[in-house]
Amino acid sequence: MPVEKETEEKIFEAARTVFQQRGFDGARMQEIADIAKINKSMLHYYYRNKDNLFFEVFQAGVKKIFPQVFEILSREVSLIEKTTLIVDFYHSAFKENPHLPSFVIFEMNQNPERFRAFFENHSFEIPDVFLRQVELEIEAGNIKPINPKQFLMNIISMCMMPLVARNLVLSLFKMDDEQYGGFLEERRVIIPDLIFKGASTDRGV
Amino acid sequence: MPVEKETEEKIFEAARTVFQQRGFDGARMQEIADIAKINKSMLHYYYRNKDNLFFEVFQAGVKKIFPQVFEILSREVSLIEKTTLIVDFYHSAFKENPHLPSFVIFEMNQNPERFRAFFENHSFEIPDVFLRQVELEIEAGNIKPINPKQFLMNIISMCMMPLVARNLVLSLFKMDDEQYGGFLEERRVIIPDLIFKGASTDRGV
DNA sequence: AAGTAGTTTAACTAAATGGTTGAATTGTTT
DNA sequence: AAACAATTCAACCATTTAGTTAAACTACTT
Repeated sequence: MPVEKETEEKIFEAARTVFQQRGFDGARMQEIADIAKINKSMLHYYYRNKDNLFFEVFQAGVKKIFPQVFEILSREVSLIEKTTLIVDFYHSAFKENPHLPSFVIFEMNQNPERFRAFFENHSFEIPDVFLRQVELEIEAGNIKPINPKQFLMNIISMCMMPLVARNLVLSLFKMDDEQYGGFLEERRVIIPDLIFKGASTDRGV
Repeated sequence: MPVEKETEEKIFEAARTVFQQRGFDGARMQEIADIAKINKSMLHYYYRNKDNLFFEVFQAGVKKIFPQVFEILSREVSLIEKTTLIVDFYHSAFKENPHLPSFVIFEMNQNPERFRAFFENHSFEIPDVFLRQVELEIEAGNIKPINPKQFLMNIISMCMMPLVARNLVLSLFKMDDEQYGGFLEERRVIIPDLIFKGASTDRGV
């Protein structure tokens, strides 16, 4: 048997699962070790301590999302196409990592100072080309005047909220997993539609 | 000195603060006692154990929000008025309890089974009158066909997401507290506007 | 095959944490 | 003021948990 070079990776994967599901405080080093099927000491051998291991997981989570969203925002396509692309991205990205969004949000609220620096270092900047694009569309009279950040916030809110609040939605709307899946699927059409056309017909409300 | 009848209440208030800020796993009974300025044993005297105390706090948090939202949804006013009322309610309710929304969401994702029963017992039902109202407005041709639950989800998403993800918004948009406050304020107009009229002018995008 | 560096393990430690106990104190009733 | 119940407290306990250590094992180099 060769020394499975994957040990470090097995640890990381297990840590990702446990941290995202339980949060920093709820995560147990022993559970991570058990899931990775290695001795607990290996965690410290490879990652020194819990803080460190957590931060690797957190960092990887953030890096999996933001750069891709920003890349989409930077493309040379119309606003409405970008909206659709982002909606699709969110819905597929979090299908694989259902706990990721609430994990990031909760941990950031928990310990804001800790991540302020991280975000500044990595300069996750909203692409300038997107901000200007919104302004151009406004000037051209294609969309109503709006702060581009609000425009983006609207899209992200509509996408993320049902994912972040998954169990709240299940309880309130009395859905099972299948109905929830269908509910999300419906939103891939609803969201771009609302963002660009609103709920009203020309007769008004 | 009389026996401050408030002891139980002081404990509850301290527990609310600590649990909402740190979550169940991050909360320390000793910290709650310190903030309440009482002996740690009092926590157990009045609330038996951590689980119990937590549940009281969680329950109170949920009961502070949902009944009021449902009450608004049940009123005999137009859909657009309801929307504005809900937006206003969310923005003022969470100004006082900034951690409440992410607290409830995180804990529900953490331990879904635990709260499933609670939600079923308390029958937080989306008012029928609201669901029918949406359908009536659709039939009358005032709003475009939409699943009423999606309609509600849209409003709640637009309201809650910026509140839940407060520190993410601060980091990504590089805002200070004041700018964030202004950003939220702007949304009180933007949200009903988007829900009912969308971003497009009649020239389209 | 001997030596060496990297890897893995079981056993251990120190600190923290939720919870308990029994005595002391306070307030109320008679 | 004596008796009694409710409340408060300091000291304590059992368990859990992150982290350490030193020995054992593996694979590679010479």
